[in-house]
Amino acid sequence: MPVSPSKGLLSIGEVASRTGLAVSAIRYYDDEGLVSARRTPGGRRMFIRSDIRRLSFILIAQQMGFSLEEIRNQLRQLPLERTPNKRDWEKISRGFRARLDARIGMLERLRDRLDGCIGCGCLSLDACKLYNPDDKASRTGTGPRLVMEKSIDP
Amino acid sequence: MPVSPSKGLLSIGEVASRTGLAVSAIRYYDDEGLVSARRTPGGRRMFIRSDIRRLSFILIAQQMGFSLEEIRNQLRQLPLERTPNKRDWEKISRGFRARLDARIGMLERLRDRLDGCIGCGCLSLDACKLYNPDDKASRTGTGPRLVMEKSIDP
DNA sequence: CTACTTTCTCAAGCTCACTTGAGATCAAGA
DNA sequence: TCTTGATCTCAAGTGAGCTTGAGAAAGTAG
Repeated sequence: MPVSPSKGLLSIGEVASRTGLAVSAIRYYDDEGLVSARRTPGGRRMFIRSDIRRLSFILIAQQMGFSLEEIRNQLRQLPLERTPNKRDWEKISRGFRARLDARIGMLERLRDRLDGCIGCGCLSLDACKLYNPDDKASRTGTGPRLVMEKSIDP
Repeated sequence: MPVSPSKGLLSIGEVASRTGLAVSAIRYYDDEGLVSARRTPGGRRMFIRSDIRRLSFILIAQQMGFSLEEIRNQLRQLPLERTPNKRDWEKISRGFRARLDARIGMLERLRDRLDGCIGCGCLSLDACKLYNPDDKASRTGTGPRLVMEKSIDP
């Protein structure tokens, strides 16, 4: 059983088992600049404790449908060198919260429209307006490039 | 300007312009069994009007983060040969609505937890419980295979 | 020091959801 | 009939987000 080296730094394996991420994924995030590991003289990645928080944030944001690119932008607000403090995380959480609200709102509007469809039994293009959703640029998976313009009744 | 051939069937180009989908995407969905076009004697795809509804459904479901696989399963409940009726669509809409509710609920719980985090300024693993989200198997984008098991404080 | 585990880099591979391109064929208007 | 545009098939390419494999070096336990 490996012991944490000096200064409370964590090896990639430890970070992996604490976050549930695969070692390869963490390396990938490091390469992509989502975290930035220090290195031992021998070249091994060493993480500070708050990197676990960072990685967990990535995981959560991903579940919410954000791309790594978007997450990277959010995380840019955090300091890389010093351990992020309360204020730092608060800032991110707030921006995050706004986007969360937007996503929830979109789904709720979708649901309301769907309810209308169940009522009328139609799900047709002209009556339901399900077909002019907001948030055209939302990326959820790869998806089709061009999404739902106005369309005429079928 | 091409005129719809006999019986009110639609060419792939017409379907494309009415749904906003690319022709290549529609062909792909046909290959994947998400719609099933008839063919002219010459081999061209011809769609019935309700295929537009089907394709629009695919679009919407995708925006909600469902994979084509999941959408295919939902659509299996619809008859392929006859035009789906009110009841058919109602059934799907209901199942759909349930999943929508689940997704909204998950995001709301996430938001509430995040609010707690803003309050305490922590976003830390032990205090926030953001790290044991429901819906572990949710697929939103490709994402990491293994998501958030229990983890110990950072 | 030896044995063994962990980590390293780099290149290649994989899945999903399509798009692009080549070359051929179909169908409609002049 | 000729031409033009829409469509066809099939193979290959794309981008996101990783995973896998090979071969080497770092670190640790005995």
